[in-house]
Amino acid sequence: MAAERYNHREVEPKWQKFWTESKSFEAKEDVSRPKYYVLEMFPYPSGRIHMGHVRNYTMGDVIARFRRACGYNVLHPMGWDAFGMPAENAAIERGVHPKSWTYENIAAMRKQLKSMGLAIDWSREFATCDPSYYRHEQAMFIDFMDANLVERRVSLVNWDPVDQTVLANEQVIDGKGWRSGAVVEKRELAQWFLKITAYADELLSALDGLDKWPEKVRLMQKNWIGRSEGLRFTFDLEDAAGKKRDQGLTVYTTRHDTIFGASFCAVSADHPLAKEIAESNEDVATFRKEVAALGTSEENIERAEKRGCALGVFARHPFDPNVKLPIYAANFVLMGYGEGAIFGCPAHDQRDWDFATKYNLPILPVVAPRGIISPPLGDAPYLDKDGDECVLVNSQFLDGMNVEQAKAEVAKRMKDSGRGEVRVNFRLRDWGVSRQRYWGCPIPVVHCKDCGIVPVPKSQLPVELPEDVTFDKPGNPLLHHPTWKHVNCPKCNEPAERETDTFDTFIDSSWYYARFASSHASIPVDQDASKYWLPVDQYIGGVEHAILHLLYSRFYARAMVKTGHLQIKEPFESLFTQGMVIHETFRTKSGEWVLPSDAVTKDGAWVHGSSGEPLELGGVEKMSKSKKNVVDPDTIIASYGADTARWFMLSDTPPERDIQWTEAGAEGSWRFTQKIWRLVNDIAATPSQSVSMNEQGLALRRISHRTVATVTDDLNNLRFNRAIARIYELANAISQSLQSANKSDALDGALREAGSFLVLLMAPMMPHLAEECWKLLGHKSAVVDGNWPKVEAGLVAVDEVTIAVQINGKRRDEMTVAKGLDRGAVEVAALALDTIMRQLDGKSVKKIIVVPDRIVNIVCEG
RNA sequence: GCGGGCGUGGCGUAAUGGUAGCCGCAACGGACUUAAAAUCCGUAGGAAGAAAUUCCGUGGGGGUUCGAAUCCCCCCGCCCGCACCA
Repeated sequence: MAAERYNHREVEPKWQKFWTESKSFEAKEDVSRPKYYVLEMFPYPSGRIHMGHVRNYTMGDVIARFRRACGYNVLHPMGWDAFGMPAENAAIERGVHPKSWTYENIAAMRKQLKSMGLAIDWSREFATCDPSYYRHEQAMFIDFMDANLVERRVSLVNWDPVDQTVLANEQVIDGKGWRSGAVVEKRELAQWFLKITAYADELLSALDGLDKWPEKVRLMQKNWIGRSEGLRFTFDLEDAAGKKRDQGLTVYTTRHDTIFGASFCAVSADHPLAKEIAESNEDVATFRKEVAALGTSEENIERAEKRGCALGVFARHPFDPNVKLPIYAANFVLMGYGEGAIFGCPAHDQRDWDFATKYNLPILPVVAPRGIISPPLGDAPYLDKDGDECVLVNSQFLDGMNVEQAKAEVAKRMKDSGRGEVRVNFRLRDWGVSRQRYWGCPIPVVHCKDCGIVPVPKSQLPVELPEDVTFDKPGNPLLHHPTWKHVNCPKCNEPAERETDTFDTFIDSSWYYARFASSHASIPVDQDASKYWLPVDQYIGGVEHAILHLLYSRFYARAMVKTGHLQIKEPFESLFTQGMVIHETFRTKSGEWVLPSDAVTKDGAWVHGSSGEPLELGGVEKMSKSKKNVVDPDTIIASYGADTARWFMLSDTPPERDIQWTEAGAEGSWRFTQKIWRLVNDIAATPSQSVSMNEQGLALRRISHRTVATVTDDLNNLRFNRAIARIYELANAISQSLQSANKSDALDGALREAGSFLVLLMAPMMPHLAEECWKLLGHKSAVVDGNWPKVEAGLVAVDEVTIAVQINGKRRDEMTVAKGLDRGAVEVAALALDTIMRQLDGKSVKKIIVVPDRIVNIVCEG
């Protein structure tokens, strides 16, 4: 009976080889079966997988294997988000070419992922830096141009003067370039934009249909899109002498009801009016420079005091010729939102209040609680505005109206006078996709001095990246390349220049899921394949992509539909955002981080294993190299096996929460693999296939079948931790039965069934162990080709229930009765219990609540 | 500032209106062993009690209900997202 210890080092590679050779996971379109497309967010090939990858891909793998066992035709692909700056940094710092760096990393990580035993269709693998991928990206960009989804325009960007490149906002830290440390400048550059704002309304309203997305993510997208309904209107302007200017000032507001409370106007420092006046006004010019110098970091913007500079021009109040509002350039007005100009109503807006207080501007209350004539202004603005509880005052024809009515009236009068109209505004900006980088997809256009911008003809795609580039000087290597950019215009054939910017890598990841449907097609997406496989049924990834990647992908799907490449409404039917992997950190008294493996307990305190130096706990944090609390998946897989790592990642903690890696927990998972191996060995050694059944065997069968039912339900709902708790219970029940004193043929039959179920249920989580156990139980077929166990209704049905008996809501006793026993009988039985009679002690029963099969509550006095 | 989430044994957690603490980790006692590991059996929220049993207990306070970890209101604490968006 004594089984050999389960040896994952032999077993895991053996079954991986088997799955590969039998092409177990290669997916083919098959209309006769329901399809299921499960996808985890594909990795950036940094060089090594980390525990976060292990968790992410394990979850997806469990779903893929489970759905497959349930009869679905499953697509579970893998690829590489392979363009981006780390590859260029490696080139600059270590002299390796981005291409070789990337493909070597891919090879290393592919090997690691394969060692996890993932049920992936590797035949569909691609990297976004493959010309065979990005050629289609280029072709679609040209389609997008034709469909009027692309714009080239000048915009303000973060410019790193040392590295000579544009930086994303995230790459600007405290106003300095994250790599060079140089103070970032704002520059106006011609950039390519995708018109995501054209879909702002649609992207917002369609969120309601994404009922299988986390509420949190939908909310984040909603806030990001930031729809607001307001009024855009134009003030007439006059100069200091009272002379009317030709140009008016157009502003945007959502509080047009407060127009009679206006005491000033403010424009962004970058507003055309401010620029114009700066030409003849030193103060304004200086102010503009100061605002520009403030930098772009959020921290600076947040801390900056509200400041302004009078422009010396005035706005005429649209409804009151006696009122003239001074106009300021102000640092808190954003050029990118609305019109870059506002009117200020200090009595009812915090920012306007701050500004008016500083510059001694009038504060005119115009909204007050109903019935109160003098609005309650202490040292703060009055911000209530909803409902009928507050009304307009001091506002001529608006007096007495509530806020909504006043807005409608102002909007009507503005419209009638041709001064303005109601307008919906979005916070969402168009997507700037130009990057002055080498390692990205070349933007397939040519600049011709005669023909202007000319798309590269599709027959000439892909526009491939040149390989002979150098990284010895700052800036874009494509720009410095001696010949690459010099081409003839595709239209007039005269000398012209290629676009040297490349795409934002978020474009690459915005449609990769669709490419997986037909990875090798000669067009971006094969129609039959995409109609069969798309949308993705289950998408899994980190919540850090809640906005950018997921919003871009939703937009891209719509753009691809418009250009005839796709026929779906949304790319990801169901979204799951998993938590991070966290780990304890340790540090010395001087604050240096120490590897957890170097920390040992001595006399109840943590000390450094070799030096003996005392250590303090630094808190449980996301695994990061800087805090030295990373655990290398290779090490774990080598010592415990992939199954153990997978099992641990799913145990105990709900998948959406952060999971703490602990050595003890990993050992616990490892012990469980050994326990299963022992149990299955013992079961395999039982002789009988008997169908006879005794009481004990029946009890075990009930447990087996109920476990199948609950685990199935849990896996359908991604409740891996609960499924695992139930599998532990089944294993414990098997263990009990095996040690039972009165073992019999009858019990052996139930044991064999329980063992088979145990193996099949844990197979999605621990696939290698499952195959080995399955074979040991004498099965000829592989688990991967088999079916999910079926429950027998009769064994899952309950005929007796234990119900609690309460007195006044407190549990006093319990009793076991036949399922479905009627109320009257339950009442009688409950009142007859010794404990209950004693507790009631002659008190009069007021009423009895009976919840069938659950609980009896006897309500009595006292 | 605005929006969202969370708070349960020593720890991760389960129970989403119906017996609070399933399952796991750590711990303790015992068996086996020359010994250790592994394994197996057992104990385990707090308090009182020899025990039966009783009382208390899901961050704090209040409410709804026959019954609340769960629903509602207020407060405290922690976490996340957005942030001068007019």
